[in-house]
Amino acid sequence: MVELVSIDDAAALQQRLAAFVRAFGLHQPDRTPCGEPVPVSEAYALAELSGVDALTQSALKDRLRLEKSTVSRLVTQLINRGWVRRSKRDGDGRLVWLELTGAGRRAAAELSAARATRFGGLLANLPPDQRPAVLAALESLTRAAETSPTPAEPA
Amino acid sequence: MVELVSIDDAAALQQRLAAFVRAFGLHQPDRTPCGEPVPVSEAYALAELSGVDALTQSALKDRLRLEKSTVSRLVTQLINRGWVRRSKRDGDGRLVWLELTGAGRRAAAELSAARATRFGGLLANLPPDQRPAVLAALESLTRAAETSPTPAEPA
DNA sequence: GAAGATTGAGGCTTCAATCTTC
DNA sequence: GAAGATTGAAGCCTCAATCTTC
Repeated sequence: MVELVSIDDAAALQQRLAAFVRAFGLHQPDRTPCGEPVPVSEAYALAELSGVDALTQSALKDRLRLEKSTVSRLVTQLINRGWVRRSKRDGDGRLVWLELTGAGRRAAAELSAARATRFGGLLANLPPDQRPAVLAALESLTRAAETSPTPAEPA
Repeated sequence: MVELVSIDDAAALQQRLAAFVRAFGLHQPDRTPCGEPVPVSEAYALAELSGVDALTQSALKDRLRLEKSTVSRLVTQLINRGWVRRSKRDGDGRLVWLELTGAGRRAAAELSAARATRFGGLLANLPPDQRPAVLAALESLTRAAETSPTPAEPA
């Protein structure tokens, strides 16, 4: 019986992934890797909201892959910053609808610019001929991660 | 004036990176993506300690890229689990030396196996011809991240 | 009863202040 | 005074329990 994937390859993947996460500062969620004084998830939420007209809080939770309780508090923060509006609409009365305010749209644009700078700097340090491969690799990894979910509950 | 890297590429990198982080569950540090009931950093610390004879707490902090206060509490946890021993040695009396216990070595081996399974599953879902590219891409990204550090302190 | 949302408790991380040792 | 380590306060995230609406 031959292994499809060698142990060494798996270890190498794990090692490189851990190294990148730490090197890029992804293990500290309360600061954007871009240096902006905004938590990662808040910036991500703004990006999601700026792409659409409005979103249900539940829909935002799915996009961010966070717990509904986390999203609830996250949205409260965004409202306190004046970036998001919460509202009810006709129809299902359980749903909470979210919209960017004018200030929210401006903040989203600024964060987007900061992101572009940060990630542009990252890309600039990459050999140009490797850039498409890096993008493709990340996409493949995401698809692979979605296909093979967390292993299982312990018996 | 021509941009070396297009805004779109930067945005694409950002988007793919965020997608992968969320899809793989890297935004929740208190559970290993492998499903083991061990925080990510504890597993990482065990892996680092199993590779050497002994390590200073400060050296471990550098390898994990965590704050010294975090490492202090992290090590206390590992000691409570019976996996690590803290000790003083002749010479610099400020240094705290860390060593794996027998149980710690066994735990490290088990976690390593679980990691191999998890990441092997990830790799198995990747087109075989893409696997070397993915590994190389992660390595390039890490080097790039280390070369272009966080943008700056705000004025 | 189920789904959406909120509130409370606990864990991981950072920053700041303090203590010890060089 | 500086470097290593610990302790205290605050933020982000999950899990569990609760409330509202379907």
